[in-house]
Amino acid sequence: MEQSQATPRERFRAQVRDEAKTVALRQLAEGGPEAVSVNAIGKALGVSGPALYRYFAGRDALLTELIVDAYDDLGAALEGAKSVHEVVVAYRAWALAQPHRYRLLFGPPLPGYDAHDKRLVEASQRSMNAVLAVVPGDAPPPPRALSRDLARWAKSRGLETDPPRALTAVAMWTRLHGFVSLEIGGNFASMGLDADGLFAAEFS
Amino acid sequence: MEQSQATPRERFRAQVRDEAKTVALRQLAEGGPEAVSVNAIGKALGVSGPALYRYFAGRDALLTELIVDAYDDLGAALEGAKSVHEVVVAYRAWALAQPHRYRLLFGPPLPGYDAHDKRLVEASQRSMNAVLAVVPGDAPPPPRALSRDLARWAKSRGLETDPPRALTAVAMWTRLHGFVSLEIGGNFASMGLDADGLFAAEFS
DNA sequence: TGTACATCAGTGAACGCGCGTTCACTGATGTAC
DNA sequence: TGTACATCAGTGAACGCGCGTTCACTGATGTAC
Repeated sequence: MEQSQATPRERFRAQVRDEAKTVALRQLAEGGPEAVSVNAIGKALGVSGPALYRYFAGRDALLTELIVDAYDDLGAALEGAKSVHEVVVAYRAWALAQPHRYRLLFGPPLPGYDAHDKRLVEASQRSMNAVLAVVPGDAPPPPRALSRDLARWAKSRGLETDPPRALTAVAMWTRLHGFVSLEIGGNFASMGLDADGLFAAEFS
Repeated sequence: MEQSQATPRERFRAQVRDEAKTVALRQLAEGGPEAVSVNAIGKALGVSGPALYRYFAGRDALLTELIVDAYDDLGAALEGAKSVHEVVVAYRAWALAQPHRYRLLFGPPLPGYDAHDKRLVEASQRSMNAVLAVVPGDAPPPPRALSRDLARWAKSRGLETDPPRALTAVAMWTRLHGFVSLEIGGNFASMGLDADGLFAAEFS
């Protein structure tokens, strides 16, 4: 913690930034990504809209921070898991607890938002690593071309894994994302199906 | 075809409606659901914005038509399939060919759009029936509570199926949706993975 | 400790843009006798 | 076939709203001597 070295002004700035992000998350939860509005945040903080330009370069920068935070948060939630079952449960729990943030990460691209920030790639690694850490490595080796791509992918991210394990992790993630995004969308509920029961049946 | 009975005026109306929907689909493809704009459609058709209120009750009605059309189209694309493999391939192909329409069906809710039209439920049945038609029925029976819900669901939709088969269909759909939505989102591409190879490995 | 100065948070007006929807109205097309 | 009328597509102005961002400026806070 170098917070003790922060000047009062710096601490004040950090606090206002945090408050702005909190309001932005509320807007996100209530109206989706399009509802995140600089002017509205200002109003919620009792401040004019343009005032926030002292704290964020613009709306895009704010959104980037929300995304990076969400990746970090998800990564942290998964890192404790010691088995496939634990990681799968933790992933679902995180997504259900904050569906709007989950959508920010894995939903459709935000209209008008340019997702070309390096920090996004870095932040997204953490959760994938958590999945890789628990996945079994006893799957049959994938076809040659796919193995090559998987090895290349792992290497470029500094991961120590082999193609079978990587493929298993990707497949796991695919299934998880399918289930979670349908559950978040209310698709199971509209079929009268109990999502807990379904989850248990599909991810035993 | 009762089109021969249509008056010139009726045919004209139908044509303008079609043109408006075509423009709306283009907006959807280029800017997402939020970009579908009554005024902009009018401009594209060389007509004032309010003129379209002769053809649609409002923006919501237009969106409802787009969704119902998309459900129908997906259903039609799946109905020809004679095996699990065929239905899986057809599903992915449809989604990849028109990702914007796929998102309209299974993506996050449209901000401000009220999805309480009965036609939506009806239209969504068709594609699920196509999956049910090809799925094997040799899975072990699901737990009691889940079986009850699945049976209830099938019955409420007038489907003739048993719980194991229904669960297999839902699980299949879950995996498919997971894969397809990640592929559409560019998540595999950003990992340097070939989606065709992955698909073959996961849905052999 | 007091004073001169620099830093910086915040303001309010403005720009240019877009949206869905309503309303009174014009003018063309179709219908009935 | 001609005329009177009803139907209906489309217009343009208006309402009220929101957005991101820029700009010149005020006034308070912190800093250096």
